[in-house]
Amino acid sequence: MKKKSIKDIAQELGYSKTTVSFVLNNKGDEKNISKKTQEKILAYVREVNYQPNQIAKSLKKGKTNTIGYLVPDISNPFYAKIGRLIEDLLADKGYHLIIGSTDETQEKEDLLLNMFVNRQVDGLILASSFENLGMLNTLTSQRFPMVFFDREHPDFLGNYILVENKKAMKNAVQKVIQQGAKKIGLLSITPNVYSLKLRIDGYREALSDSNIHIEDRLIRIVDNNNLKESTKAQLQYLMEEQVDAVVFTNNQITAQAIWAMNIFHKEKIENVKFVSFDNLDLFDYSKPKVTSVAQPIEKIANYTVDILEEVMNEKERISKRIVLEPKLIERL
Amino acid sequence: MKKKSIKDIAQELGYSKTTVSFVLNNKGDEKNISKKTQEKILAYVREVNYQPNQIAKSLKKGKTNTIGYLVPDISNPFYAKIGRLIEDLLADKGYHLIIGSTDETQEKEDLLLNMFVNRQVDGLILASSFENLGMLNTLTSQRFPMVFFDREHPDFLGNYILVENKKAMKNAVQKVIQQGAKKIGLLSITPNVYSLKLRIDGYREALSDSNIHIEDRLIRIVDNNNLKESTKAQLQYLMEEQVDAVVFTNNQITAQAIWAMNIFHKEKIENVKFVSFDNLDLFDYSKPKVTSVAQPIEKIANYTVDILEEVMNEKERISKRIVLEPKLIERL
DNA sequence: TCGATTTAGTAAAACGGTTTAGTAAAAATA
DNA sequence: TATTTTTACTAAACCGTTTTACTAAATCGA
Repeated sequence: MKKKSIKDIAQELGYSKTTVSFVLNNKGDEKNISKKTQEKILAYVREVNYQPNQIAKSLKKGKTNTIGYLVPDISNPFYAKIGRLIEDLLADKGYHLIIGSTDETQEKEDLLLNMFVNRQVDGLILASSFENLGMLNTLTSQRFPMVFFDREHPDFLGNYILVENKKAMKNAVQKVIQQGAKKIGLLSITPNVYSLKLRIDGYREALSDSNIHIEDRLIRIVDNNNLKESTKAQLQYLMEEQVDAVVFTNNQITAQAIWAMNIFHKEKIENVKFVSFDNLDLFDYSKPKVTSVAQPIEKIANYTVDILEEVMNEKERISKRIVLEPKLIERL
Repeated sequence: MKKKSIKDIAQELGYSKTTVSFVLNNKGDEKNISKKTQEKILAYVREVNYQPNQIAKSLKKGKTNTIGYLVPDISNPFYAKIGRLIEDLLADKGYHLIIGSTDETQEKEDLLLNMFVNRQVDGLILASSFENLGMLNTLTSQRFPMVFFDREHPDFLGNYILVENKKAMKNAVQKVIQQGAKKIGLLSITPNVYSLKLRIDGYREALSDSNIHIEDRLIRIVDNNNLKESTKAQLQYLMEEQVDAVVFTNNQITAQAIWAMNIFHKEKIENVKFVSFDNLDLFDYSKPKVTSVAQPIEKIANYTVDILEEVMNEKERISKRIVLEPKLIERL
């Protein structure tokens, strides 16, 4: 039994497609369809459980009620949680989420971006790697509704929901310095991402403000494609260097490092302090102690959706930049 | 500047829509379009960066290349990880994922199911709560391509990718019994979900096989809407009951309970053993020790996608049931 | 009672592609 | 040279909606 279309309904009831469509869209009164007819159509529609084809609707209306959610990795708890919040907020407004993970590569990002646009998503929410601005500039010039979060690029003007990366990181690192840390290492994934670079800058500023010499060899980059092994190896290096604190630019590395510390460097676990960007519940009790910068994910989700809605409704171009205050959670 | 359509391209080049469409779909040779024309069209298309409207394509072809991914909560690491794996596998085949979180409620599930179907997804991957089979039965009778994972229902015949819930849980619980645990509590979210019930059954069987009296008051249900507080409260109860082991039916509760133990019951932490369904990295080092049943998520993702593809291609109805062996990770 | 208005609907175009069923001209064959 | 085949292309229908522009009949107002 094939799915019924408006045409079928109309034929079976002896009305025109137009009439049926009007009734289904609650325009019956406005369009002078008699009460009797309206009821007849609605009853029948209910009886046969007619379901409108959204694709056809989208084609005609030029609106899909779909939003693209493009992040480095949807299974990263940070992006997963924000994704979930956004999903719920958008669902209330009748939108749904189509997802894409970029693995921080421009290739995948461009591929997905193209895919989203071809699928006529009504808007995009992105944590872009900003490796190459080409595609994003094109979309901007077409006034494609986009809101960026978590990541930024100094040469790209768009709608941003961010936190004060540099300042927050600096603050956090200063705390462990105040506690006596002198030799402080840092682990980060690709520093080509500007927001991560800012976090590293925050670390640098904290050290130099306290007259601690910055040793570049203590700034280690882990391989994003092999996070577990690579974090283990780089942490090993820092442990051999006898650092008394390690700073991490995101929560995934921190979680991996906590794991590695507990498995391979148990003896040093009380003598090392961690500093993490992004919080995780487990930091509340895990060793080493982790001082973390907690991003306000509910607020991020709320603002992102709000601004996206604004952008989709406005005809003029707007570029808002909202910088939220992250919360410093000291565990010393 | 509005987006160009095939019609525009055709007009600007002096060909018909048909010709342009043939060339764009690599049917130029087959359809006897001259090399010269093909090159001209392709060059122009590249020049103006023409992007086909997938919605129009989908409408005509009756295929959207979109798969719905319906789970209790996309931000649950288990579903997020499997989602990511599935995303990648499907991307290779030209499909993309649209997501929905049900919060284990039938209302949301039905709403999302309807939404997915109206949006003409080509198939569905679901961890259903199976509270009510109505909608699922309807879809089955329409031969809508669906693959179920993680959750099952005894009265529903469909394609399943599962693990041996009862047996695996029984096994795991037996390990802690062998280690001397005598009073064993259990924490679960809604036991209306059959797969969770099976896990609880496994716990029951392990106890009765070892002649341990099953005390129903030691089986506590936590409120899914308030996981953190509820887990804390129920754990508190079990601690007051002086249990020497606690069994959890999924990883989210286990993680919350570890948190609560570390914050509120530190003194008992060495004297209690945990048993968790689903593994987490942090179980490798966290206290209390956690013996866990690790689901083979790569295999689950692979099979799910494989079977879904089969179902989408076959015309006859197939109902496969694949039961995978989970890995028991003993940490005693 | 006659023209104007309202009521209750409909036909057809449009959205942007794909596909079927063609056609006219050129080339090949007899 | 006449017929057939091949080449190169196109008109129009179609997918399932929405929407514009229309009409015929009924009702209203003076």
